[in-house]
Amino acid sequence: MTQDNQKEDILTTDAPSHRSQQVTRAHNQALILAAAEEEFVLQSYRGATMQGIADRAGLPKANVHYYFKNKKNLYMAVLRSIIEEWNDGLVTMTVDSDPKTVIEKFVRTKLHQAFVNPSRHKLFAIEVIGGAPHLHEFMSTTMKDWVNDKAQVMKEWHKQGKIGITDPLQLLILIWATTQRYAEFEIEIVGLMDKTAYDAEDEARAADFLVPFILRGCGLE
Amino acid sequence: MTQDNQKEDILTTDAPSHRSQQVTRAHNQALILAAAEEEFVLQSYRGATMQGIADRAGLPKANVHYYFKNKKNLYMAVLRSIIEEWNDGLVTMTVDSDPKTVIEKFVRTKLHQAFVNPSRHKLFAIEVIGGAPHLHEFMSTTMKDWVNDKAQVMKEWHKQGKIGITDPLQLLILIWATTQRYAEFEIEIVGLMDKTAYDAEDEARAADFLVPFILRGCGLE
DNA sequence: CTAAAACCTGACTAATTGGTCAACTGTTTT
DNA sequence: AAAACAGTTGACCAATTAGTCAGGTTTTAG
Repeated sequence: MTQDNQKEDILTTDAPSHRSQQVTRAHNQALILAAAEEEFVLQSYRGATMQGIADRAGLPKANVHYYFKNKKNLYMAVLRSIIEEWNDGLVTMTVDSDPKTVIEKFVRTKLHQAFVNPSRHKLFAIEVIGGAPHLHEFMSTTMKDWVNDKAQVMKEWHKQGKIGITDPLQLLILIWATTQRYAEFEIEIVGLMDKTAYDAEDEARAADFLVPFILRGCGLE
Repeated sequence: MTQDNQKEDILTTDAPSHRSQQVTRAHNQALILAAAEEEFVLQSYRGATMQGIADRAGLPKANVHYYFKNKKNLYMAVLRSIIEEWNDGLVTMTVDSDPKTVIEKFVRTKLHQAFVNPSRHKLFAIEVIGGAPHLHEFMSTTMKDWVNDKAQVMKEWHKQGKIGITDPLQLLILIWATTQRYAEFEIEIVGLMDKTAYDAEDEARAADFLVPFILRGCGLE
């Protein structure tokens, strides 16, 4: 209705005397977002129902509509929170950085994100596979700029003989593919390991395999 | 209704005198399957509508129901055709094979499949990401047997010092991830390349990057 | 304390959509 | 030729579901 402008306040205001109402708002929105994330992954956009999301959040359906005008709005809000996290994974990578260190850090960070938050990666993947109808802007701006920046650095590394890769985009695709795979194909991988869920050591096992493999592939080490 | 038993006939019968009716059947079923594959990828299971599939196939909706009892039935038929193709990609891999040759062939085959039939890979991926509710049997039988078989061979290779990989499952995951990625994330990759679709050389470019990278990663070459 | 604002929710509506069916046309077989 | 069978289709129905809304309660500010 008319309270959309308060969202900012909640996130920025520091210490008002009382705020149980604002706390409630933030709390419920978070509840709904988390529930929506799960439902959208499991059922995909059209399959997820507002009722199902409401149930999962433990709220009546009309309350979900109170916080998020409509389904698309809610879906976009979930996507937005995923994109914000995507930006967190940025590794500072300059021409003077040590390739081996940077690449190892990058792979480990991405892999950790995949194991910690598989749902978000699954949702992002489903969106991209389905043609990324809601992510065109993000992919043609933020993401493209980021890729071009890193590609520039890697090309310079190659010129200086520091790395055996001539096509940086292909390398980025490979790193994303191999790390995110553990989140996206969780069910398949876990099944092939004769388990029902990842255990505490699986992330380390994947890292111990991936990091040296990729470094070797890059002609480092 | 009562004509389900004829499906086999169409596929196995060789040269009856006249068969315009059976040809029609095979033709329409193929039309519908192709249309369904596209719709299910773009809209996901729940989002795809029988009407949409019918439109894409150029047939009235009731006709789609005539050939495939219901939506789930049609979806399963599409999945079945994908699984059949999956089995085609089998590479003969024995203890006596040359690892380098086998792995290179495997990567190239999988990559080629990804570029030739991206829709199928997308659909398979969406199914797995969503928890593989319709693929449990396939994954716990056919696929698991295949993986165990290859893993056995690779472990033997490692014992004989032919390959620097101790965990075959991780390698298979990596190969699937890197090859199938070009199909699944087509939109993203194509966008980052400043194109709207892959061109004739993109498969070769990917192969030229991937094959040596993976062989190096395996400690071969 | 009171008025205004924010929040909550059961009950309803309109639109979509999977699936059915009966009547029809075309093909095959005897 | 004519019965039997296969294929086609518009019209319809029942179930699901996104979204609305009026009237309620709770919180907040003056």
